[in-house]
Formats: sequence, C-alpha cells, structure tokens
Amino acid sequence: MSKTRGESQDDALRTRLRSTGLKVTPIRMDVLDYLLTIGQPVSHSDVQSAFPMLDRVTIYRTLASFVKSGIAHQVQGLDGMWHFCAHDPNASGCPGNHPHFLCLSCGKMICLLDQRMPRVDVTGGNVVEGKQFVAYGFCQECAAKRKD
Amino acid sequence: MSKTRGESQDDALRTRLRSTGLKVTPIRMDVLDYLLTIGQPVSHSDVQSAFPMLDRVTIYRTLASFVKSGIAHQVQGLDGMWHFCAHDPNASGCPGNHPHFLCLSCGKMICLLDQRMPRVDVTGGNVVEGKQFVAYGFCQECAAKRKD
DNA sequence: GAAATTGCGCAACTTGGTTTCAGTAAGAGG
DNA sequence: CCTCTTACTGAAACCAAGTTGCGCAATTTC
Repeated sequence: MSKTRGESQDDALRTRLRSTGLKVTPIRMDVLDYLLTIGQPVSHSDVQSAFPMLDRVTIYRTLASFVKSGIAHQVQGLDGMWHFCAHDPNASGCPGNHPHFLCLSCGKMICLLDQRMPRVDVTGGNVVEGKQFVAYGFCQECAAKRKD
Repeated sequence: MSKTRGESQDDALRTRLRSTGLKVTPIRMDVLDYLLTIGQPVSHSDVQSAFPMLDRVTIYRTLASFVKSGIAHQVQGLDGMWHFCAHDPNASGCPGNHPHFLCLSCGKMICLLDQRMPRVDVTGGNVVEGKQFVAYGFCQECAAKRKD
C-alpha cells in the first residue's frame, strides 16, 4: 500500500503487531502507522477519510483487533463515537486510564496524559470497573476561529 | 392519558412546564412525571418502553424540549446513548454537574449527587466548556447476579 | 370562539456499528 | 518452495439511534 514509510519503521510496526499475536497485513500496518502518527484518539470516520479505499467493516474490525490485543485503547466522545488511540508501549499513562479533551467544534480529541484519573466514591454495593472523564469545549484553533 | 396522578401532582407538573415557557400537553405531563418518578437518568428507549404508544420522534422532541428549557439534563453513557434526568428545581447538584455511574450489564445510570465534579487542567489554549465523568461497572443487583 | 403558534404522528433519511458469507492472503509445516 | 489451515478482507444486508420535512391536531392568546 503506502510506500511512504522507511524499512526500519515497517519493521517496528511488524514487530509490534506480531508481538500481540495479530497477523501482519498491509492494512494493519497502515492503520497502526496512522494511529501512531496522529498520537491522539481518532474516530472511525477519521480513519476512513485517511484510507478511503478501505471497506468500512474492515476498519471497524482492524480497530477492534487493536483494542482487543492491547495495541490501542478506545474512548467515547460526547458525539457518541468511539475514538481510538494507539500508544507507544513505553508511554506513561496511555493504556487509556487518563482524562480526555474533546473539541465540540471540530471533534478532535486530546489525551490529557499528564492528568490523573480522579477517584470517585460509589456507594450502595455498586462495583466500579473503570471510569471515563471527558472535558469538552473548544480546541485552540477552533477557539481562535470563534473569536473572529 | 394516564389517570394515576392526583390533582395536586398534576398542578405541580403544569406549573413546572408553564414556568419554563413550554406548552402544557398530556404527553409532556406524563413524560415529566415519569422522569421525576425515576429520578435517575433514563435513555430514550426507557421512555419508549414506558410509553409504547408514543411516537419515537415525539419522545425525542419532548426530551429535547426539556433539556432546552432546563427541566432536565442529559448525560451520555458508554453505550453512546443519551440519558435524561429531570430534577427538582430545589435539588442540590442536579443541573447535571456531577459524576454518574453506569451499569454495564443492565444499562442503568445513577446520579452521584454527593460527589463533586473533579477539576482538570487543560493546557495549550484549549477552552473547557464543561466536563463529563462516568464511572462504569455493575450495579448492586447485577453484581449480585454475576456472583451466582 | 377564531387565529396564530406550537406540538404531534408519520414517513423517509442519515449515520455509526454489527452480522453473515464467500473469497483471499498470512504463516506454520513439510 | 508448496500447501494447508487459519485468519483477514470486502460486499451486502441489516439494526438501532437520531434527525428532517410535512400535514394535521392541539394549545394559547386575543
């Protein structure tokens, strides 16, 4: 597919996929490369825009396989859509356990890696498995545009 | 429609609706009564189940009118669906600015009214308009069922 | 009680996401 | 290098959440 990557980058991607038990395919290479390059949670439609030739279902399945194998995590925005983020295995807080910021205007999501997930006291026998914290508003670019 | 409410309750609902500028209709009375009775965020489909004779679109619009007029607030669950909660105008934290708990098994949502919304530092010129905090897991009933 | 306004039901449409199934490519073993 | 098993991929159909447009009916206001 895309020939814009170098040999060493290809090797890194290949190794990363293989280490999780996933088969190495050109599509997975490309999508993983895309996720890592963006570095922020992207929606399915973002991926679709980046790879218009790919089937919708294939993208869904590719992203799902990443999440299942632990290569990526998913967060949901206020728009109701899942956003996927691949993370360097050595990165600090990126198994997904951190707050996110969502731009209401352009839909861009940003991982707030430096922020701790706040704790919460849930009473009455309810068991907490995890939590999701999304701050929303306007990103730098969109905030600037709205001032005009 | 339903004749299960008393006259005084009807009056309270009527006053509440009229005070926000909304027209008083039987449907709005019923749905508002339902929301207030449940007291926790419910999804559109919950309302639909409670009032099967109502048109889907009417329910969407009714709920939207409540949110717009401030009678209710909406939160999104991890299931991607909006949950609506009407609140007593005198209640403490219920304009929606509090964390929520979502049961992954039965989909029930619970307002954590006693918890403060955690603050978050968003850097880089991004403007925060609001935030949403959802803890998820299993509610008391579902947690008990899973132990079996 | 009539006019202007708003709410309601219906149908059609959009979009995110899933399922099924047949064909094809990846990787293990010879 | 070949082939066999396994899995990935693409196409079509499907489902559910949510929205839009329009004619009709109900509520308010005068």
